[in-house]
Amino acid sequence: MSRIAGDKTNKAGQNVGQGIRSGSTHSTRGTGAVTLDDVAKLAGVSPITVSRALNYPNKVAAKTLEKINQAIARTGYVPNLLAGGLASKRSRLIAAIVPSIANSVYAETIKYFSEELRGSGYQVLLGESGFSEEQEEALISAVLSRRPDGIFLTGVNHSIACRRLLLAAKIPVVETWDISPSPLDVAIGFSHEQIGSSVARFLWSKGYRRIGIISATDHRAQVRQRAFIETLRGLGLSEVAVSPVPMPTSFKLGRDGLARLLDNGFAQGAVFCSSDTLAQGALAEAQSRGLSIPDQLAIIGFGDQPYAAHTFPSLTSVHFDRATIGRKAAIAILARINGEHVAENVIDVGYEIIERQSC
Amino acid sequence: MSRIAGDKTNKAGQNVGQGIRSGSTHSTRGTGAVTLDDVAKLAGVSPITVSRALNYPNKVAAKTLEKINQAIARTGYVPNLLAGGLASKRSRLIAAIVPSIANSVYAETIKYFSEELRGSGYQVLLGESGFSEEQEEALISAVLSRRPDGIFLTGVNHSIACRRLLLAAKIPVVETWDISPSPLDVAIGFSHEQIGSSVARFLWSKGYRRIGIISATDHRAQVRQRAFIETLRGLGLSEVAVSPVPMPTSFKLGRDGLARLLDNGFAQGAVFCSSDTLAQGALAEAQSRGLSIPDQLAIIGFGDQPYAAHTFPSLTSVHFDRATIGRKAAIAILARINGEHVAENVIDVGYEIIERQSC
DNA sequence: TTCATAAATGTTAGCGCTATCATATTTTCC
DNA sequence: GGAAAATATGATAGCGCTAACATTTATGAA
Repeated sequence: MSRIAGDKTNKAGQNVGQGIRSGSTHSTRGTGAVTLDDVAKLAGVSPITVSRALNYPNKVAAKTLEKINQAIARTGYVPNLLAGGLASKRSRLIAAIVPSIANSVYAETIKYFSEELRGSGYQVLLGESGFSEEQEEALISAVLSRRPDGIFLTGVNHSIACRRLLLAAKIPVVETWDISPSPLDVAIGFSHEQIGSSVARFLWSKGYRRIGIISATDHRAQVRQRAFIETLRGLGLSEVAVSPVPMPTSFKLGRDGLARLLDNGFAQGAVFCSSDTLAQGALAEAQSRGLSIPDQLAIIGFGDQPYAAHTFPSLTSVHFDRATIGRKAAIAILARINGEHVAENVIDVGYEIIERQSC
Repeated sequence: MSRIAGDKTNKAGQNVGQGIRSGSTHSTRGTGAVTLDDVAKLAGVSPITVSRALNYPNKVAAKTLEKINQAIARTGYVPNLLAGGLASKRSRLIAAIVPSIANSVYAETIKYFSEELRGSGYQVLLGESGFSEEQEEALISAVLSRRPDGIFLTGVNHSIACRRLLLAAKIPVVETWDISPSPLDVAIGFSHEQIGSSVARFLWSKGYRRIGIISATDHRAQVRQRAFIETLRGLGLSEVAVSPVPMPTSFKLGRDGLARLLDNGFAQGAVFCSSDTLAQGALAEAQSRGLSIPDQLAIIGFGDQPYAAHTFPSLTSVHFDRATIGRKAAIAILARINGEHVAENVIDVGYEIIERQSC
């Protein structure tokens, strides 16, 4: 049964009107939509006062504000941010580019990022780069034509042309999910090298001596893998079984990745998966083969997705705070937009290995 | 090791230049960025010709086009779509509103939707309504101020104020994920009532006589639940064990939902979960209790996520084509924008019960 | 060659808003 | 009460682009 809501008032508490338009249309080119001028006429003030009422309400006398709000309600006026943005050079748009929107870890970050920005009147224009520098470049180019007031990027590796475009745009840039000694502007993330190394030492300290890795081919996963293998080598383990999988990772790739490892003789060891999705797939593969976890096979994931704590057996994983990355990215961009000095331009949000049943 | 890409050319094959600007800045208000006028001067043509070169290249002589492209490359010109949109009344922006971007089923649909639109030069402005009609209304209002050329909505239930806003905006609207006898404009989806009913008959025909449902409180899941229960009643099963869970669904809620059912004495039956995420959680809970699936407990999900085929045991689920919904929604919007007549304004993409091991 | 037609380019005038500066009105304080 | 300061409002011009119409140039048929 469809719930039909009653006549509503919008967030400003104004009645949603019927689009009354005072006078006749002005010219041949207009759309016939209600404009700020129409509101001004109806309220008996000048257009600029209506503009101020909308953008800086505390600069307008209470009485005037009320008249204007009534006129807005009666006309059903919807501001035109294309015109506003053109005139003010502030689009109130922030671009965000992630490798994949269907991947919930990125989507989650963007969710918090958007939420934080919404309060300040900004909207987020989302783009998907598909883990490719070329696509990222095309996307940034396309997105810059909307004149965003800031831009959120994933990772710290961008083509030279990208960096040039961003520099020329003269807008705040936040790079996320990684840190770099020399960010374009601000970087918020964690060290993938440290994580690879930490996981290696963690497995070693738990007594595992047969160790494998199922890892995606994307840049950041590769950095973790390299540090992981290097650290194990340093600890005396020369051979690490590697099972590479393409992007984007999936449950199936996790199953296949582990199957390959096991079929090549890997046994009685621990496996580091470059995402929780892969780890979950590996878990399923192990179960389908009747392997007992963690006794016959230990698994550690990456990302600590909400479900990691609730799989059976529960999944040991590397946790990092996506909400914090999203929020801090928003705060940093807002600060930069408002011309505030941002003290730290590299924010390491850290990470943590969450030990559960699978390892 | 960071891979630093070499000097690139952008998609139009132009060298990305250094932002050369001919002459001095024009006025006190400009940003100093390269404008179409700068390009025109450098190319020795009028601004409108540059505009045409960008928007209707086949209306411009090949030689002129080349001169202009060179000028664009040398100046590093990035068009301003705020100005272009204002002048032409075409923002080349399509708004999309989904209940949750972190939910991969919606994200996937949007991915295909965006891909289809990108080819025609449109970008997607994504908003998250959080399963609330009020939020949807605020979001639509905010989004309309960007003057999108079309809008993608999830579901067919919208507040009266929403409908009024959309009507006043006079833009194509596509409602998705559901069908309705009276869509605002075009609806692309499937019948949730039919699905609830089909799943009920499916379980009945498989011989299950103890039947439960773990279902979210969102509108569409409720429609499925109602039809599910009604149909079973029609078949002679008066009692269906119901375990409601809040939105958004999660792995943990699936576990908890099943735990509640089992703790209340439900046994030796089949459970319909309103999402695959819930089903996966239920699977974990059953396994943690040592229940054999499907012998002691059968589970059927909804959504047929990519992993459903690969869990252990694999998950029976209701499949529907998210790619088709996304693509057809894009195609319908494009057709409407181009003023083409859209023959069917209600497109039922159907669904299918995919039988696997869990049921 | 000459006129009709098509193709290419240009001129003009906004799109709907806001920055900037100017002016009017109110408040403050001695 | 009156000058100075603060507050509120308005007039003007223009943000960077494109629609609409006008004009010029190329192409072809008679």
